[in-house]
Amino acid sequence: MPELPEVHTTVQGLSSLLKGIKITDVWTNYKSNFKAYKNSIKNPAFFTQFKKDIVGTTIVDATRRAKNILIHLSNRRTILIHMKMTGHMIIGRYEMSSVTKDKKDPWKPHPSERAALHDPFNRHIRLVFTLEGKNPTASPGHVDRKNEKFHLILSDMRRFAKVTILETDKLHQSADLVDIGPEPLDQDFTYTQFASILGAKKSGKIKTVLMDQAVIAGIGNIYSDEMLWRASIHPESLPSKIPSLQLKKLFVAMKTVLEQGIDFGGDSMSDYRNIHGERGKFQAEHKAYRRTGQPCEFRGCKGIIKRKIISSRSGHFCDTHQILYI
DNA sequence: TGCAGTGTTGCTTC
DNA sequence: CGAAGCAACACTGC
Repeated sequence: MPELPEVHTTVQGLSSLLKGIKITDVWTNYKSNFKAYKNSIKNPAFFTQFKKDIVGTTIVDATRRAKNILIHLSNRRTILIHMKMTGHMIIGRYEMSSVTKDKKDPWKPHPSERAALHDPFNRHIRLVFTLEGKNPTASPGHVDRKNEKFHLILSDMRRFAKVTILETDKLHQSADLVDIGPEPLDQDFTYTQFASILGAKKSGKIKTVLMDQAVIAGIGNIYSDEMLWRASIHPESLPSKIPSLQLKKLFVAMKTVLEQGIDFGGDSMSDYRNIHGERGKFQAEHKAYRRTGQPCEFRGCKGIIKRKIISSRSGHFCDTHQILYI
């Protein structure tokens, strides 16, 4: 379920822990003929080239654009990872079991690794980068040899993730990133811009529009429900019909909810985990998402949270205090 | 037991 | 043209 706050948390971990670390190998068991994955490592020919491109390089930094993780390498190339529904990345020591070699997911955490890495949610390991350098996650008792091998893995139960490689200089012109809208947490992203983008939307419901990556980057199902609840706007409202006072509230709610998500280390209601394999805590702050049938907690409101499919996504809202503008 | 439901996105169909 | 629906995949919970 990684949305902006979850991807942000992961990227912050990668950036703070892996700068200057060398990539010495890469392994995957992804394989798919699905057209959308033609330019991804799920295509075996693409993976062969991918491996040549990255082995021997050093990680320069990691950044985020919308829900994409961007790992910049020393050879002016960038690995792009979109975790889609169930992907999450973890750093640690892993080993390939010889006994289970033929099984679907042969990699498992080293027995001495912390308990979080052994969580069943973290065991759908589809992609493994072997790294070399000082292991930044080594536990205090572990004797850290200077150039020990450790790993960056992608656990992805449903196998929806997309992994590709691009030239760093041309990154933002690439098909994967070129059509993405402004970053909601950018200081430069003002209410005036927000209002003009949404005001220009002639059709589409506000919840759907907020989740459209070409409109605003990084918002998904959970955070769209939460920001609309806080702004008292019904998710089926038409953006162009929302009065400016309420739209301003939405703009503020968008920033505060996303920042709150980051402050709580992301949302682990489902299987998101941070770079150490640990849960985030934002799920305890939900006011709408997956609270169907529970009393609305908006001050003074006596409503009950409803669930309704909106543009084939599950929307959660209170139809008492969230006003429908159409 | 079986099937509805799940965070995302892009392609197909209408 | 835009919008809706489904498919990619695997698992949980009712």
